Amino acid sequence: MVRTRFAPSPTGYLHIGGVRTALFNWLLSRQQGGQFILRIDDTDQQRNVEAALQPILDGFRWLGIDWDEGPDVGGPHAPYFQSQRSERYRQAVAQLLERGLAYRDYATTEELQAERDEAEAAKRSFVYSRRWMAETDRQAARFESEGRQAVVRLKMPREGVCLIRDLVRGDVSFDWAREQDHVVQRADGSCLYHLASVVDDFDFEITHLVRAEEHLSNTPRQIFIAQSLGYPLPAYAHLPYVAEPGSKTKLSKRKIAKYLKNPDFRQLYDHGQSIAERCGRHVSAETFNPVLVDFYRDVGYLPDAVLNYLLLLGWSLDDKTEDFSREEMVRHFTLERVNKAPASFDPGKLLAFEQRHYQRLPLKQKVARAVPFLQRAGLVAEPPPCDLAEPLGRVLEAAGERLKVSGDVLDYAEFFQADDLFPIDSRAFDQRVRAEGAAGLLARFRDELARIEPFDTAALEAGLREFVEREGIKMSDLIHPLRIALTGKAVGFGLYDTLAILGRQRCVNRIERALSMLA
RNA sequence: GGCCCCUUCGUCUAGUGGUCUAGGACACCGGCCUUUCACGCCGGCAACACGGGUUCGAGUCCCGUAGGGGUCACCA
Repeated sequence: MVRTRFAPSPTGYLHIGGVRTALFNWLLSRQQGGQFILRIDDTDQQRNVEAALQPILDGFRWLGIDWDEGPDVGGPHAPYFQSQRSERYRQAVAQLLERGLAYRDYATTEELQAERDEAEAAKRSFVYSRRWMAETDRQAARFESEGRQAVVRLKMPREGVCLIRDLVRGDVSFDWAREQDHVVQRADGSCLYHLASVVDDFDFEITHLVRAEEHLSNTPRQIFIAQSLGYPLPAYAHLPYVAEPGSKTKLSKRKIAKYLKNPDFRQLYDHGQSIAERCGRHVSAETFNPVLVDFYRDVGYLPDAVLNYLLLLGWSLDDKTEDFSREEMVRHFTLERVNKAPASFDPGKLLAFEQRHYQRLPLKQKVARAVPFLQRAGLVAEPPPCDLAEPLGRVLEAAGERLKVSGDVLDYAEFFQADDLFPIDSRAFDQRVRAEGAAGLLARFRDELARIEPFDTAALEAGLREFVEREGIKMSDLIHPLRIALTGKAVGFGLYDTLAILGRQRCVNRIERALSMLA
């Protein structure tokens, strides 16, 4: 049975790189018919774990990455919070001590630093002298009588090599001699992450450790702990980073200001921000950040599109397959095809995936997903009126390929606003509606509208063409001012659709409003 | 700096010694379509980091160099 895990630290947000790591773990477990466990790494005892964890769980739920054991769902190995497992870690440390594979160390920070400095001055790598190591109670008592306090350190091997058979990177070896006697327990009895992590992975029966590359160099000490405790080793797979756009440096949520200088990233951000702002949110790059998954949820991205994009960041099936449904991802995923080199985050490509996935959505779902955005923007009441679905569906259908994310429906807000209230682009108005002869055309076309029957796209097109011919004008002479009168904008979807969706009376109202603005 | 990892178009990637004058996708550029904006279609630009080997033959194997990245806590 394959059991994988993702172990977030409750920081209050879900990083896009973390999502990819979780995704790969999740895919591996799902495809092997195994289990995926969520464990919370809160050994530093943050005060408000609850609140800091919620956004992370929400993020996973939104993405549809479900866990078989962990917070909220429980499981046979509960608790899944490290802060609640300290007793277990202490036992493990005691065991290590008993076996002579760890020792109590009474050195002060200053003394240790002095040794480090000395090593550096002599240009050799630092190896602790173990001068304040206590292996017997007598030694310990002596140090304690000096008022010293003990931490517990690993008694790491000082010769030989540690071989890691990594499923992604192949064999990687480290000299044991370069490893430090890492601390596993503080003077106050609390235990450190690496110890806790190894104990938990054993207790939770984790078989495959799929994690970010940053943990590769931590692996020897974890192997030492596991072996010292007599645990079987899990299989390791170290994933390359998700890097910054156009660079190979690890993507970081804090460097958002820098990323905003990248035009593609900027565009992704601005697009999202304009949607969020129309939803009445005051956003800043601090809280509304494309490095974090909330961003995509709030803007109306499809979770499957985000996952599909992330899947291909460091993994591929072959030389052409790009689109994967959730089921296909599960079916085809293999660690063997994970890339070794870091992949940089490409905002443009993410949007392209989103667009493809969105376009495949049945109209009904597009409608359902658009409603909350209209509500947040104050364009539609809550609960939505029952006669909303039909016109909304027509708008979305007419907008067609112009929509990429659900929040884009707000680009067509004017359809949901009152005829005398929707905003009008003054520049476009001046250019087109104030143009020579435009007013007369609009007035005559308004009258023409009364004669068109039925008031649908086909009849409107025929009627408009006939009108244009009768007037002896070019199509564009009418279409441009008309579009601005009807929508307030110079760009939009097909004009016949626009007329049909608004309906006769609203078209007349809008044209009259435009004409009155000329006075 | 030590240790470890990585290196094919701007970006994501295919490529496991000959079928590679290196394929696909996104982006970009041009054209077509067209009532605007998109979409769509057609076309184009563009990469094996460098140097040595091994081999009849190297993007593919080996060594070195350079560059990039990660990590070196009583953080997780």
